[in-house]
Amino acid sequence: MAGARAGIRDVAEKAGVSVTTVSLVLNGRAGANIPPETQARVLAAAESLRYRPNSLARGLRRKRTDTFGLISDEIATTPFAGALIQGAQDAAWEAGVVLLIANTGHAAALEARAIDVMLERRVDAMIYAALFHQVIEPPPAIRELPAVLLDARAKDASLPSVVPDEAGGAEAAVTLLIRSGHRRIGFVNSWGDLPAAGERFDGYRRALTAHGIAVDPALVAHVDHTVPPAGDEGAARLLDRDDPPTALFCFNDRLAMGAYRAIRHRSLRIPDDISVVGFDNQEQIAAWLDPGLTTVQLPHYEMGCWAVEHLVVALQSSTDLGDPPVQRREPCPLVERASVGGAGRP
Amino acid sequence: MAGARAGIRDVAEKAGVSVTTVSLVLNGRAGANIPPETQARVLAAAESLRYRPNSLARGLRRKRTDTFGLISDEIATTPFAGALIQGAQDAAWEAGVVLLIANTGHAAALEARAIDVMLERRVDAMIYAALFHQVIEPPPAIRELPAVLLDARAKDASLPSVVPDEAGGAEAAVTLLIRSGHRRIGFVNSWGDLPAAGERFDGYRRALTAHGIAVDPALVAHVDHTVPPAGDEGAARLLDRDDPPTALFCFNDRLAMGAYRAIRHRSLRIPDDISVVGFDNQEQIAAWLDPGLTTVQLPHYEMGCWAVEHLVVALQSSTDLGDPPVQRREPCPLVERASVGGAGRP
DNA sequence: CTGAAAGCGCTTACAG
DNA sequence: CTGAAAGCGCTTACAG
Repeated sequence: MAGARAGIRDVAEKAGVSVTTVSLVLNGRAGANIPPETQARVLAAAESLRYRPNSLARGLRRKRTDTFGLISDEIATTPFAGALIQGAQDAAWEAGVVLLIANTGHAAALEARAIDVMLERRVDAMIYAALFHQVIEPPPAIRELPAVLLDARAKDASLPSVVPDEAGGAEAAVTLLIRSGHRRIGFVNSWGDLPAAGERFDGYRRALTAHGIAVDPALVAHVDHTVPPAGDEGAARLLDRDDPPTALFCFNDRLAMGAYRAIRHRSLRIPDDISVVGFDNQEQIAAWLDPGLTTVQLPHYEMGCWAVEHLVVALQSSTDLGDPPVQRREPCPLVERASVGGAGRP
Repeated sequence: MAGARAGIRDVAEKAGVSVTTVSLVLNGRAGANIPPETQARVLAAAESLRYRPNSLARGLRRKRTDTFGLISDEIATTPFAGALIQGAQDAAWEAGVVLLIANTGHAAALEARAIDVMLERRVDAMIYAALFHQVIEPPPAIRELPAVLLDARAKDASLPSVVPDEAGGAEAAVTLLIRSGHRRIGFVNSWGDLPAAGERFDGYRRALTAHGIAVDPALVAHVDHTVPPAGDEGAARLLDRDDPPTALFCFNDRLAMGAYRAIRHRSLRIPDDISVVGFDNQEQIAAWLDPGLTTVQLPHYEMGCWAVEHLVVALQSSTDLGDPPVQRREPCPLVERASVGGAGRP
């Protein structure tokens, strides 16, 4: 199929120079040493032979592959993986590096094999990604190379990491509600022991406190966010109080989807009678709800970029990734659509 | 960080044998030629030195890398990319091959560069993936290697390809509706010139015809499936007829989400008054709608598997990928949830 | 049964 | 300004 590929020797021959010269000009290290005409001849020869340098040989010699390994949870099961990988990919591309991706579902045995494969392939660095913000114990083998944690962080902060600024995002969401005139703001939160749940609550509290509003525990409902009726039920609990909230902040967009139903079911209108804000900005849901859901963006794309960029600079500065390892919080911007209005009921 | 890695020579030295022997036993090609004790010694030495063969050197020598390139559209923008990649990944893993993934958004220039990079890295084969079923003209450079098209096919069928069996999926969906007693089945279809739209309509017609039901053009609404109110409007058009359908088959799950709203808005209940079936099985939507949406699965995972498996056998049989290139249709299974009931209104 | 040696296709001191 | 040569770390005929 391929036919015999042209090698650097063929190019040298055709251009009438040594392979050294070819290598130099093709790698842009010719400088002023090699006359322009010679360089032109080399380029022309390479072009006409459709020469493609063998990156294996090059990597072997250079002892670097311009390849990063990316170990992640099962990407099929979450809509966020795409953005995360795309961000990493785009940044990698920009830097001339290629990504080797393995999806292990974080099964220890698979993971160990995946890391082995990556080490055998001599990746220059590793990225270890979770698919939702987690505090983890990364597999030790990962430390054989420069590594960063993505949407995850080590308990002891011993590895650089990037996670969403959950609290900041939540604070922005609730502040928007307050600015729109709401004072009684319900929070349908996850009952799970997740960084996201705890930190989003922190943001909720921070926003209220900053505006002199007391946190009313009766206004926060905890639900199992992994199961469909969660949003409906959480919202119902809040809406059916004697003094219901005029706005609902939901742990995520899927919960908001349930809240929409609960609200409609009570013949209330969004945003006239009640406002709602979600979290995640899950495009397929938030943009397709009616009215469009105002929500907070999870910065998967940006975190993906950051991870590879951090590694790239660490490698070229051959610094040891910064000491102490940077623990980055990526901002979560507000995405305004149509589900927030002025405080409805007096 | 890494320290000097052990090489094959170190292992040979430690085991007191030649590198030839080490290579042979580590690659399982020792056979009966090398006494078990020697083999054990080699294995032990490799283990204790944490020897990891350098796959660059190996690939260079062997002239194969056990790596496939996967060129795809922007994976961030679709929820299906994850499954597709995961399928390819899992099959690749199973076969001992690694995937190099590039997301080009199918921009010609980017794509050409991506293919170049993959050829330089000496991938053994290429997969070219679209993110919805398309008929395309693949970039010529892809043909330098064994290649298959994924969720896409060439006009002239000159490359192996795998796409969903859209018609079969639609037929199964509509047949379910008919078996449930429905005779007037509306179809909210896309008005786009997509293989999916045309073929799903074929399946719709096939199912009706097979059961002696005439296709009533008044029962199919064409909408712009890329914009939010599409589902609501398409469903409304059908529901507001004098003789409305008792069931709605929707081009996709997002449209079904709109149809749910239109139905609720008319105070009809699903599935008691009207049944609805979607297409895609977009987990985040279908499972979270109330009631859960019965829909048709798009087999992205399976298509991903098929693509790499096809390549793997083609490579090892060193056959030329089958002549003519196989054009596979991957089945689209029905996923039953709770949105289909018996024909409601007489 | 095992080893010495060539060679995969590059890059990089080093020499001139 | 340019080239001959060594070497990256493997695998694989080939010889014994």
